Amino acid sequence: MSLTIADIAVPINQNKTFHYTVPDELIPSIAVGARVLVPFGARRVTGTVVGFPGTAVKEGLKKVLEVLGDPLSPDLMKLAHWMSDYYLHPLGLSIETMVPRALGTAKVRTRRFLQLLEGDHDVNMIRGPKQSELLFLLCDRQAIPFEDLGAYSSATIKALVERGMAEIVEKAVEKIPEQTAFVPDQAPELMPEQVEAVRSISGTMTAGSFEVFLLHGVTGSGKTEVYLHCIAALAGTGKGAIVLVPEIALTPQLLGRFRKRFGGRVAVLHSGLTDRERADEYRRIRAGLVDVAIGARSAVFAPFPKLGLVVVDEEHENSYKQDDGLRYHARDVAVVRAKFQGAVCVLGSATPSLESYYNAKAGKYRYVRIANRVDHRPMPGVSIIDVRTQPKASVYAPALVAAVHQRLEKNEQSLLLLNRRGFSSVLICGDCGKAIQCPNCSVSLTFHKSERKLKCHYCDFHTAPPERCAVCGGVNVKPLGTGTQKVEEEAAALFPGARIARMDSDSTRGRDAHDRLLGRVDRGEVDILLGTQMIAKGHDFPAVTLVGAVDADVGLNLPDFRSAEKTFQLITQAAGRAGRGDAAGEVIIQTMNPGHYSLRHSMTHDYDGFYGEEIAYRTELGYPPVRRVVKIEVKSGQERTAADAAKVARDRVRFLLRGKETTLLGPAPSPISRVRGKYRFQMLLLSSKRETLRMLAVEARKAVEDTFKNRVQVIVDVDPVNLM
DNA sequence: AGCACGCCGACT
DNA sequence: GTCGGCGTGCTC
Repeated sequence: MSLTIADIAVPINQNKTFHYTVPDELIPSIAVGARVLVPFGARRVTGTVVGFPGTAVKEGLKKVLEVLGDPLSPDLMKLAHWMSDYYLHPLGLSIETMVPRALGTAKVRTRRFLQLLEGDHDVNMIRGPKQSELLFLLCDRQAIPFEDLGAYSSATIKALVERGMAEIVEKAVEKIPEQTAFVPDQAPELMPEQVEAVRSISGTMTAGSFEVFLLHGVTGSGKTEVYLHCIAALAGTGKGAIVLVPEIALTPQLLGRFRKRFGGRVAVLHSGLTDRERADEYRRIRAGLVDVAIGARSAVFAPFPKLGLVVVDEEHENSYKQDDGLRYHARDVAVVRAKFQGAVCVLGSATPSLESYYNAKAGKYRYVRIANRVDHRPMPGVSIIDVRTQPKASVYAPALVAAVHQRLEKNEQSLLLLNRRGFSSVLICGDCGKAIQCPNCSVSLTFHKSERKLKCHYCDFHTAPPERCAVCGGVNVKPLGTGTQKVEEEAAALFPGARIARMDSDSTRGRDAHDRLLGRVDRGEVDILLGTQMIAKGHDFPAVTLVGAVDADVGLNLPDFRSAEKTFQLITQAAGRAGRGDAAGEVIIQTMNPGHYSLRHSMTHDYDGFYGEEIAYRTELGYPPVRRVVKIEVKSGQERTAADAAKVARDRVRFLLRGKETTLLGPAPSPISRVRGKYRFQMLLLSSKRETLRMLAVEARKAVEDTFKNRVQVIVDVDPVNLM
């Protein structure tokens, strides 16, 4: 194959690649997957070589300027192509999301060699003793790096090259992995169910074949220990493991366990790393200096030369879905990556996503259940309080208040779960009743009392509380509803003397604040922990024996077909926080929908019961996982333009839809119709055929782009998670 | 995605 | 008369 013309993907929003000539001196270091610096229009960009086409599209190609370091392996190139194709995102931009930003700058390090050419070399052709000495040396060593040629003058070297006996080549320098000795932590004894899980997973790993396991283990069943054992089973194979976690900031305990077990051969890819550090970790992994990489979403691209295992912990978490640019779902990419590299993928959860459980039932994934908690601790008792029958004066029902008092007396901890933004404080006008809105986004602003500021949760708009209502000019602007701060004040009044801490994204900005707070809870310096759903995730609270969900309904009323699933997961996960220590746990759920199946089944810890009802509903409406979805969103600064563009997309889809087993929902203004000053319209396409959805999305996007050029943005979201 | 080119408004 | 607004098109 001729390497003189390279086909290169560049990071532009277009589905095409570009041809460049490769100068002779770069040929030794270029290959498919190489990162290269190329002139592009008036600027220079970093591109990636995708092939060597042999013949050029046109005359007068520009030249590749440099070959940079850190090429993508064939496996990762295959993954890039797959993602670009599946998520309908340009290849160059897809590659860009796979690779740390700071990587682009490093030049490939090369050494020059003098290499012996094939053929019979007539010693009589040689002039001086120096030349024949060098020729003998070359015959012996085949290739000699230039730094070892100090004893020979450039004239001597040149003479051999001119006689066709040797040539000068450049070769990339490969790092040599260094081994470090490390004494691992003693692994604890496993329960029979864990042993069985490890046995079937590592058995498949040893066979070296691709397989996906759904590890369905109740909270407290020791899934992490299963992961650790499986990773340990890779030792000596030279294969790496990737562990994906939903939010790295929430899992310091998990990281600690991995570090203790695998020492310095663990790479942790967290959001606090600088670009440079991230690039360094990337290179360590690529060089084979790392056995395990732990991180959020993007760690699924960790460049292990050989991959044995990909773990997706809490696989049901929505944070695995990237919500801009390349809108990939890290769980799904993990499965595909494992498939491409002949690895095993383990999806772990106490509350599997409908998608994964559906796949397990269909036989696509192997299902492994851990039904018992470590040491056979009982599941907490769960009770539901119908808040409609309770006194309205307080957000806490008397039974919940009594339960908290009991914990205070016994010196045990309580965890009160407040549901996110539905609970936020809003300022309303006492005269016209309108909430104060964000000027850029169609949502109410939230009032943060401690800072005396109104903030938007969708853009970074913030302002002082206005004196007057913008709608009617009324001066009677006042808070409505129950923010976490207000709930905290009420708790302080109800439980005088109790040590109350609040944890939400505002009060615990940054890793340090978060860790400090969790530390205080662990040391028993907190009696009542109040917080949004982030407290339900990841962290173990051994002394917590009561979990109260103050308003379990909020999630149920969202315009999202997954709202019941999300509620079930949240309540079940929160319940799992209770009673992990020696004391038995109790869960109290306050709701206005006590009969709702997502609450009923979380009360009895009955995943299958929930799944049965939920899948029936999804089947009836043709929602995922029964069919697939693509969301098409159009955005414009002018409302009319956005609406018109949505109609163009709709008409194109309708025209192509005929005879297809496909449903079009919308277009309609997005549930949050304006964000950052852009009006948004969206439509959903549902079909059991991915190819149909793909064709419709591509055509609709093209129709809008042809009509509106750059005045309208079209966003295609394959397998959308966030429908807001 | 950038960046240049090109055709219409408010200024030294 | 220019400086610069951003709509349009192109980049091997």
